[in-house]
Amino acid sequence: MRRCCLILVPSSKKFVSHSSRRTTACFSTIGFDLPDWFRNPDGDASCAGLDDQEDIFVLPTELNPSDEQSQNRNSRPLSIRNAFPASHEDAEFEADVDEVSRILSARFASPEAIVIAMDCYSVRVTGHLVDKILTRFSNDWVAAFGFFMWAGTQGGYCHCADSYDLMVDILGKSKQFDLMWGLINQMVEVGGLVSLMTMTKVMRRLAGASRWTDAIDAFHRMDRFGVVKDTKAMNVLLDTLCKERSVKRARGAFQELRGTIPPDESSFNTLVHGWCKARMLKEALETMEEMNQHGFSPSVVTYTSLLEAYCMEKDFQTVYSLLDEMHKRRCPPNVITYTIVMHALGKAGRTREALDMFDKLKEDGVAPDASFYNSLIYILGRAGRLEDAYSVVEEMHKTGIPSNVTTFNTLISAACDHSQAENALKLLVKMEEQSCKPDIKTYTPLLKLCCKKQWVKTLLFLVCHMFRKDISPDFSTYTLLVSWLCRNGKVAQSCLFLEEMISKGFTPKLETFDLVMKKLEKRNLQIMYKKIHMLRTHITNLRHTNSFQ
DNA sequence: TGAAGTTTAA
Repeated sequence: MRRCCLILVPSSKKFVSHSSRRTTACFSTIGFDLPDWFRNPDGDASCAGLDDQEDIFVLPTELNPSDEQSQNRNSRPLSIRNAFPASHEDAEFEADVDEVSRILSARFASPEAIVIAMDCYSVRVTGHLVDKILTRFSNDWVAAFGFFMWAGTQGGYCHCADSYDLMVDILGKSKQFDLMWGLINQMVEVGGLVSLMTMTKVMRRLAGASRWTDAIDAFHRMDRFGVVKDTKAMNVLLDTLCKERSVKRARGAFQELRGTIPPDESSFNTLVHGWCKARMLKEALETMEEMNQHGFSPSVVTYTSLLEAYCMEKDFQTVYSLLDEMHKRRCPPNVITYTIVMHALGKAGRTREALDMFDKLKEDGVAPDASFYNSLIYILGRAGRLEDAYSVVEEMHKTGIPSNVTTFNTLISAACDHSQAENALKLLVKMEEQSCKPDIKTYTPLLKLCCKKQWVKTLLFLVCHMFRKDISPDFSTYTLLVSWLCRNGKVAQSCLFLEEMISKGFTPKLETFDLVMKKLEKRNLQIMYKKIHMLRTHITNLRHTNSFQ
């Protein structure tokens, strides 16, 4: 097979020979630690020797836009400049961000160690800098909290309520609940910084960690921090419990609270939605009845939740009759209702009926929005009708609805599913051109495709691209990287991602450990095997301890 | 994310 370079610069061969150095530079300017094999993929015997034959940084010929076979000859060639536009906003600010990132990337044992280390540097602390660093290190609570504490001691600067809320959320996400409560107390001491926004994060993170009782307790204690326990606050609690897999606890809390806090339409709709998502239709209908008794008739929100439940059951007959009922009751379906029904029909393989919903929406005089179009694009992509999907994007633009990150993600995912890597990468570049910030879901299908095609260096290039955009892999992306690299004969890289995953506070599945260890054993890589085995034991012990807490 | 909807790894 003829091959050419992924990043199409005038002299592709030159780029191939310098690719690793260039990519390394991307990392070093923002201060991330690069594994040794990445700095020097061909020269380091200790790592390179572990892997199969080194691939070169190339993709198959179909990816060359200058090629005769190229699908879109009018598009601009992909280039390193397009992929990494330099920011000229504020050089000093960027330099400070890079400096702090570089310091924080060294693995510190505790936030206190970071406070000590940071004191050797002169960085001008501003709210903007704090937010940027906290966002970048949102999956690394030690780094984020160490920096946050240090920044708080800098003269002429005080954390604002939003920065506190961001830090509370990071600690909650990492299950550092004692530290999180400590910070809440500090917010109270500083003076009235705790808001319903703060408590919302607290309740959601507690419930997300299956600490539902603690979430309910947090609600009860809210007024001690100066936050009023009103209907809005109660609705947050109910919604949190419903969304975090405990609609029964939500009902319990509602029954307990409704004597003192008057429920509104949202309170009931939240519960109805909770039951519907849990596929407990009987309870949903009972709550609707109760809602009626309180003088609230079902709204389009209530009906839409119910419709979604019937969609999940694939009971489209009931779905159609409910849509009729909505019209008759002068509570007509809106764009959200139509999105749900169309999406469910499309997913069930009933593409024709799904597309009919687009006509129904138009007949009703309902204006489609970005989410509706995105869903339509998804259905067309799934049905292999990519050209039609691109036409929908054009229609969106004509209607004045700009594509958003989900539009791009859906298109990229569809292109990857149909092995159209060139189009997928072009879409990534187009996102940058349109200042549409990618997220983790942008990269996942691309990474998956790279793994499938064994384009390991392209994959690492994309990982680098992600870091520059402040997008760090989540649990599932790490799992994907570790297992795919391992299966594709890149066991050394796989181990490095596994270690990094653990250092970021993620707990890999035991199957992930076993997969890596099996490969290491097969290759007789004893030192690395022992290291991973130790990590596995450590994780198993931690799980054991936690299960008794 | 957060009273209802859109992308996603086996």
